[in-house]
Amino acid sequence: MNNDESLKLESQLCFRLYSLTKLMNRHYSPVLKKLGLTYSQYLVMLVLWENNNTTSVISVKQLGEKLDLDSGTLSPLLKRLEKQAFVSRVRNSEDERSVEVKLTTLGCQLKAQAQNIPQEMFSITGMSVDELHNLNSQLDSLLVTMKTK
Amino acid sequence: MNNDESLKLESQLCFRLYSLTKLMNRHYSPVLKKLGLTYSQYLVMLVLWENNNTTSVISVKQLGEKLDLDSGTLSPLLKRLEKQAFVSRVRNSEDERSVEVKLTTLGCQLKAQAQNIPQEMFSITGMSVDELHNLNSQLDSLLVTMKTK
DNA sequence: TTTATTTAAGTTGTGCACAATTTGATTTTG
DNA sequence: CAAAATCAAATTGTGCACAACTTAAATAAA
Repeated sequence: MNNDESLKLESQLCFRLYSLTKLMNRHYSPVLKKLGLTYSQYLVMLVLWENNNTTSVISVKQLGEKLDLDSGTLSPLLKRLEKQAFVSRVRNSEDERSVEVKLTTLGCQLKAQAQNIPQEMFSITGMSVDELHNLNSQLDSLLVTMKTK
Repeated sequence: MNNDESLKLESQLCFRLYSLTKLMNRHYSPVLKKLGLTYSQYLVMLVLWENNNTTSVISVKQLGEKLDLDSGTLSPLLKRLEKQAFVSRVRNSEDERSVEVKLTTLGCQLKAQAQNIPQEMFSITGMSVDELHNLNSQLDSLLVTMKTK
């Protein structure tokens, strides 16, 4: 492919990823809005729902590592989730630099309302389970490669 | 896959797309910064560079259709590109509702500096040309399906 | 031990992305 | 033709995502 050709929009993987991510978000938004969540807030809740109780804690730092987000993004986002009473934020008494996030009872309860979202979104892709797994693993290796370069 | 399983971060296609798009942006940002562009501004320039001259025009509306962006995103973005003298914006005299965008001489010249960006980004993916084409076409069909639902 | 370095959150500022609305122009149609 | 509907941009407001910086705490080094 020559330079002029590769400068075209249609040839670019990045533009596809960018467009798909926007499209995904548009499908998620109305569904998540019913729960009072944005997509990024939903990602935080997914992490917290993995230990679905009001005692497990995770630091902002750890949350950032899981989601690949920094405190500049997470701090205000977590405040919004706290304002809605889905999470609580408490400074760690052992290490005062760290802030621990955990689910509130309301935040726990919200999980039930989110149970069928993945299935709903999967159906929108029109893919088979095999195709999904195949695409997922391709994207995983791309993620690994691009993180280390 | 049960509901609890599918609510996990690792099982989700969307999270992979979201993460990859952020990662892409992080690779593009430093490279594009040298040209004075953000990724979204670069996309606009890619469209304009397809007719690389200072006479071809495209309306904000058409630009929005190509990039799947609305005027709420494009209007301020185009103003920034205009402030940097990469594009000019002129209201269409035939139809005063429409605004035509075109490259300035400076905007045309900028293309030369962008020539090797696609190659550079491709090398970061670590993929072969075949793998890239294959992934691109998978994402294309996903885009088609998701647009129509 | 006190100085230096590192670390975790938070803050500030910029630029999207998009919903909702406004403004003004063009079409439609009654 | 005039009123109604449609259309293209722009504006306003919200919430990321991230760079750059600040603050306060913990750890390491001199």
